[in-house]
Amino acid sequence: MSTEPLATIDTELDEQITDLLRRSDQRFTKGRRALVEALLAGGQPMTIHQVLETDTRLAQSSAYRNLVVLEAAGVVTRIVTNDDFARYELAEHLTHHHHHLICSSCGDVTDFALDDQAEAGLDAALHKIAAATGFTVEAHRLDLVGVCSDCD
Amino acid sequence: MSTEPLATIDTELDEQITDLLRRSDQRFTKGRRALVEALLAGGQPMTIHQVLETDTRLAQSSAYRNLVVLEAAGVVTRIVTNDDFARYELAEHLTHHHHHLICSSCGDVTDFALDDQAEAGLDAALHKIAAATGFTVEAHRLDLVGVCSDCD
DNA sequence: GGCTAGACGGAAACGATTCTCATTCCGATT
DNA sequence: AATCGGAATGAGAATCGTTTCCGTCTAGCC
Repeated sequence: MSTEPLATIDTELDEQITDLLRRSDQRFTKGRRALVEALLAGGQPMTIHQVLETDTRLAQSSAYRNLVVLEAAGVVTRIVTNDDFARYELAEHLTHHHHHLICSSCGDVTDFALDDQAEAGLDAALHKIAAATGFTVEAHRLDLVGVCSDCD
Repeated sequence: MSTEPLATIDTELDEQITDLLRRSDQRFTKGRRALVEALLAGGQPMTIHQVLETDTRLAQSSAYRNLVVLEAAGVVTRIVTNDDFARYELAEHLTHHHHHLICSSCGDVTDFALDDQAEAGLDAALHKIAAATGFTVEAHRLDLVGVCSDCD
């Protein structure tokens, strides 16, 4: 497998991922590396189909399985929208905290970030809620649903 | 069908729904009324299975079909989480703007609202983003993912 | 009463995801 | 470098929530 990587995983990222996987007793194999490279090259949340198209050497069953492994290890995040396909992207702590623009017409997902002030305000409000409800917060998800400029 | 409604749809709500449906050339039939009653009685987002259990007179195929109709008409909203079941609840404009606490352990979804100030701040920030990206915003979705007090 | 378009319900079809299992790969050990 | 053990892989089959089909029934209308 693997001849021409679509995107290069630099040493630091490589070590982070290897480490994350090791914590779940998993190895950073070639197939998993190819998945991460595809996601890195994609630059935005991708469906399994998109990933498989990007790198035809990947077997569908392995892609599904390994994305589950990578998600469990905290390397990638699974995003569910309203269309029928799950999407994956690199986890936030390997990139940066962000949110999603979801196109209700074509299903495409792109990333965006709030400015620091808005994010801080949001965070404070959410902590209040969490405290009031006895809910242990792991993450917050903020999506904008609308129509992207392509579909408009 | 329909003998003992689980929850009563007051006149105002009834008219609103009838009107929404009429705009998509659909009628507010007994089966659809039963669905809305079940959702109303549930008081929180429900899976199809929960809806069907609530009212055993409902046929599965009709429930799925009618929920699609009701969603297209803007009467209900479909919520997709990370577990395997889609959930439905009454649309925001028939209730009030709110967000979701999603339990990553049991999949349960409950509603919460931000205080007005936080919501306004969020809204302002999102409008900025939308303007900058050429994205036409239809709605925003804010979910808190974590562990509910039952699962803790 | 009949007529017609739409709604209904049971069952079959669909499709994204998961499972199975035989095979291959990887790393450690002699 | 040969071997062994356990994990990873890939092709296809199985799963299961959801959707669609299709014959039947209803509601509304003349």
